[in-house]
Amino acid sequence: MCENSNDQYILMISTNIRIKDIAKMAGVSEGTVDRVLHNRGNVSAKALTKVSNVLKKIHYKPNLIARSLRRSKHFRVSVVIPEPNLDPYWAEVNAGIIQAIGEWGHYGVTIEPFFYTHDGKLSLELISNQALKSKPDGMVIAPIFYPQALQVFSQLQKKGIPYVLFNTNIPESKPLSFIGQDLFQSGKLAGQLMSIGHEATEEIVILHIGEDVKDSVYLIEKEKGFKEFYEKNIHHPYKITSLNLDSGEKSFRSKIESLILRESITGMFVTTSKAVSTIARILEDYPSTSVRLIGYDMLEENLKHLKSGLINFLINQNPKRQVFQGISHMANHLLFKKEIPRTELFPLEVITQQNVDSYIASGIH
Amino acid sequence: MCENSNDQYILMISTNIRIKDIAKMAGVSEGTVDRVLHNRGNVSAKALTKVSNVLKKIHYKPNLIARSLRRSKHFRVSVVIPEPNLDPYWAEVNAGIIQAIGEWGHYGVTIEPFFYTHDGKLSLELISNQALKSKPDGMVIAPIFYPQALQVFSQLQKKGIPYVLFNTNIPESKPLSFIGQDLFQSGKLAGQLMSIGHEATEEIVILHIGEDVKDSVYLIEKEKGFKEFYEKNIHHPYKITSLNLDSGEKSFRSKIESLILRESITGMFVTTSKAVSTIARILEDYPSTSVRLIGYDMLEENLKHLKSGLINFLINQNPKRQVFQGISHMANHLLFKKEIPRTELFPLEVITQQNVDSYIASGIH
DNA sequence: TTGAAAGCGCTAACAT
DNA sequence: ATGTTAGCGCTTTCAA
Repeated sequence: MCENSNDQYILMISTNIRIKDIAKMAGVSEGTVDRVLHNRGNVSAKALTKVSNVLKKIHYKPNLIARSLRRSKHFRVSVVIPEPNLDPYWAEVNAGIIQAIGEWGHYGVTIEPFFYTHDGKLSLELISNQALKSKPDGMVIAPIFYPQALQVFSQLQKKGIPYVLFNTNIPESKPLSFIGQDLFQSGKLAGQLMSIGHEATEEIVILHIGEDVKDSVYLIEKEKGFKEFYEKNIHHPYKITSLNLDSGEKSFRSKIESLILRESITGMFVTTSKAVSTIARILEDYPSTSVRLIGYDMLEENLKHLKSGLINFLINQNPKRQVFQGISHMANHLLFKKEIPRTELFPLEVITQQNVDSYIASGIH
Repeated sequence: MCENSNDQYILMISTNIRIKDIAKMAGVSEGTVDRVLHNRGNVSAKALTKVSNVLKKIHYKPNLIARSLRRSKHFRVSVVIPEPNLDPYWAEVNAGIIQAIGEWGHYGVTIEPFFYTHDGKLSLELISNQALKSKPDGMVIAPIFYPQALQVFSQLQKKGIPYVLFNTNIPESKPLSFIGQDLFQSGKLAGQLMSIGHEATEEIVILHIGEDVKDSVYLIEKEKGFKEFYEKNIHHPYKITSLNLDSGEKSFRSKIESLILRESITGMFVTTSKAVSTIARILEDYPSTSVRLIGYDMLEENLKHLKSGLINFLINQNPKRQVFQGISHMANHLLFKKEIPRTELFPLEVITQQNVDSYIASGIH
């Protein structure tokens, strides 16, 4: 029989000590205690020891609500992401920003989004500079173009503006925090999902579809992970090829069709989120073939094809929650001076026909 | 080409209107505005219209920080769950409580856990009464025993103490909020996972393993969902049987072994979280058989068997996050008078060998 | 170096 | 019915 453990928490009843109490106990003023707590100097050695001794005895937990009311500054956070009108993935991210505006508005945090494209007057660098002009208290950035991003970080560091990255990590920039996923592991997961229940020969194509070859640096991680899974775990014959395509080019559709018509293809893994629907649309015209199709993210069109069964699995990168979390971290940092994690890797969520609605219903929580 | 949409948010820059401002605009005192905002009566028709007119024009967002600082009551929340020492599932829940203590302690919310067992002096009813004696400001409860729970709710209603349910819903009790999962859909998901890649005849056993037959009411939902998936989607031959077992009984192991030895069994779906490891341990001794094994929750032993490949899928019920969310809802209700959702259904998370670590790393967020 | 005190925005008790 | 005010706990300015 196991004993009941109702007793062990009795000690946890909070003591609720205020600065005023500490001051009284140490025989100094509130101001002095505050100066000690924040190492702000101008404290005599004698006062310091008196206060320190009290602090050693009790466990002081500052009241974060009072602290932030006092600060009651109107914080402004700029969020810099690729133009949402050009890609539903970034439209999702933008939806996350809107949610954050609603949530953090209550706490006096204003969030201003800025959108960039690859080139010219709306480049990451120029848009970021525009964002900087309004002198925000913090920035949350999805830095998908490496060299331009470096310029931005050096600006931010010079001005002492804290920043949080999401989606794409650039560790050497030493951000306050990074929120994203382990892409290599994400590829391994795709590999596992592709192989479930397969025992005969498999022929698989990995498709990187998009305009910017630059992104491939990150997409390649997914490919590597996928291949590693097969190497280490699959003992029946298989063949994996990978292709870089631009859905804009004329020969795109015919290239895909010729793949399908070879009919030996058993699976396709599409590493970019909106492209998996492009493939699904083509597969739709070949109902007799059975290709296991795996892609990324709960974009509207992807959901349609997932529900109809054309797409078998989506791995959710949670674009909405990534920004939301990034903004929340920044807000907690500014508002409450809370400690925030240096990196936060999101779980690799598997979305199927049967759990997709549960994900839609639960939204961000 | 798509136009850039950087402009559309300029209006969103917060206006930050205080009660004082509204009072000035309406030509009344702050007290009157507050009375109107909270429908506290004692307001003349004339004053009411003046204030209402102003409120219609502007969008007043109360400063939640100031509000809660003012209240600055020391709230106490009791959490009532089954004894964690008896089942690793409830140990997980308990871990969620500990996290919540850390998180909400900063805001002056004290959380006191209470543990019950099925019978006698530690029953749900008696333990809840004990919790009530300390006159908490709110309660968060996992009411797994129906009739006893009803007693508790009537007590709570009589005393006007708000309560949030999680894990098991009892809608007729009209809780402030319920946090849990759609168990029927959870069963359907298990069905899908079981069937992936299978095209030959399947023979599947659904196992409900535990001491309390009472729980079965809910486990049956999972079974129904599972069967419904097969009925609607599977067109090759299959056979599904279901069994109620108690792992304590002597013949337990031999019953399972005889199932395995029949060798026609292709899959097992275990509806209770800790039992899937019991099955995995038995399967371990029959390495030549290949049974697809699906269970629930990221309990330590389950993770071991998932990683080794004995368990193929776990559906995560997220016990930790369920309590955490329940407590957070209660705290937000007490502290900030925030609106909280009547029911919150968690996503049905699919955990596999390849994404399990990403879930472990991400914890609660 | 230290203490005293104002005030963040909201609420409720109290006075009118 | 309405206005005034104290004060939640913390931070920071100002005066000593």
